[in-house]
Amino acid sequence: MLGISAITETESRPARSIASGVVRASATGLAGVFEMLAMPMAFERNEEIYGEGEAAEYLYEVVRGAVRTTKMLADGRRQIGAFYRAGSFFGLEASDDHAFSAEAICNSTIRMVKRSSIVAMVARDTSLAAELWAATASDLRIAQEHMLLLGRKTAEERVASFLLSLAGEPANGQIVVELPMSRQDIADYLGLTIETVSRTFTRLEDNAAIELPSSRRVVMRSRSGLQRLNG
Amino acid sequence: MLGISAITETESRPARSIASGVVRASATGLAGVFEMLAMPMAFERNEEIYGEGEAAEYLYEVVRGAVRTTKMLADGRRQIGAFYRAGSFFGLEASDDHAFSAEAICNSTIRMVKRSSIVAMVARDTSLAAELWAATASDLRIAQEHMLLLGRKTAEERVASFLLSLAGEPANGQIVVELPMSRQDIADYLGLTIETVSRTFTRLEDNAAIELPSSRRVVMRSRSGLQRLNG
DNA sequence: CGATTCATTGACTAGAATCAAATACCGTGG
DNA sequence: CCACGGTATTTGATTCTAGTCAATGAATCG
Repeated sequence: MLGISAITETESRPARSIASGVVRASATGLAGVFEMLAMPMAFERNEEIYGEGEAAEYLYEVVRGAVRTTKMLADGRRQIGAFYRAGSFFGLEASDDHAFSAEAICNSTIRMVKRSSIVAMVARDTSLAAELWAATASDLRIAQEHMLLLGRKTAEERVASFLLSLAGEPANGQIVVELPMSRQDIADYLGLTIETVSRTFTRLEDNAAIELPSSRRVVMRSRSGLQRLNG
Repeated sequence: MLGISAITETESRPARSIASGVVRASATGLAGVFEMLAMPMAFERNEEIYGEGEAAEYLYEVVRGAVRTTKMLADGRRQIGAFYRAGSFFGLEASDDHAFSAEAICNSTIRMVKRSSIVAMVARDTSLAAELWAATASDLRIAQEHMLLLGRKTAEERVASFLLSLAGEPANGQIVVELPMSRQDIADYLGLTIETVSRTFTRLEDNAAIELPSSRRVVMRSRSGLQRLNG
């Protein structure tokens, strides 16, 4: 379940270990650092990666699978802050402990690098520092966009936004999206209940905007139709 | 209305100008950089500081007054992302353009520093890079906390959270909070309408949690009472 | 002062939540 | 392969919180 990764085939230049003090990473940036230094770990579905309030000792990268960050109120109400898919970094916190907890949505492989290692490398590598800042600022931008959704959009607009964000930016052909997360996760991400999410999916299907061959698979028939609902 | 500030009394070491290429700032960090390089500018109530989609050319610091960042939907629905008070930095975006617009809530003085200047200094000063990252990560944390509020809290909990966040962390004596922003601003920050904000203030007054000597002044009678509502 | 903007209050509505039940799905073991 | 139990999802009926529409009251600024 746990192993130290070797240098992958995408990193051609030999890199010395942390112990020797200097590691070249600028060639591949933050992703390169993770490739070199990460301990890839397997997490099972719904397994906690870190908890709210725990010391923020590592930075993380999703290699395979999907991750959610969550925050809970005392009575169990839950908000999902973001979903992270393969290639994304998360846990980028500058403060000493985590504001959210993070859990694997499905069986996933996560690379973890000690914050102290990253901080040490960032001190030597300006472009790496810029990349770390950019990654954090990108998370901030996504959070700000999500605040608009949570504060001002209707249920239908929220679900349409969500589907469009999963679809990426391809041409307007029929796009098939595989949902790794449950209806409860979607609801807690969009600030709705599972019933409202489910009803909204059904309504979008009735409007011919989407098709639902199964509950975890969405065919987007009318991208423009969804964009009209997006707000 | 516009002038280049001299080095202030808090920065004892003489610093050379940007033109000469090197500026020492680590003694006072990011705030020191702003003191040295900033053009302080006056903005009137409701004046735009930058617009959504504009190039993110500067970083900003509130010297006096208060600032809101906003995002609008096509039909005019508005979400306020954050309020910034004296001493706060904003506009910390790593991407090329602003995701939100920023406006002065009341007549305010804002220091602006070119992003390129900051980026140049950050490349030489590791601790400054760390501080810039920390400031961005702090904004991210606040945004994440706010997503929980917008997605999962009731109107009463939202208003209670808002008041507690303004009050800071003092002892539980009677705290008087001066609101620089309108009811509309509060509503757009909390994802509510002005009517609901107003009614909630009244209800809190009836519960003896607060007093409202005027619409812009809140006396917090029972901090614990508000905390119980906070969620 | 008078005009205008901002805030509060009231009556009613609508959209999403809640409560409840039925149906579909999935892995397991007979 | 199919029956079973458990979970996830969908659908239905009803409730309730916050929104909308409307009017009044208070504060602010020439």
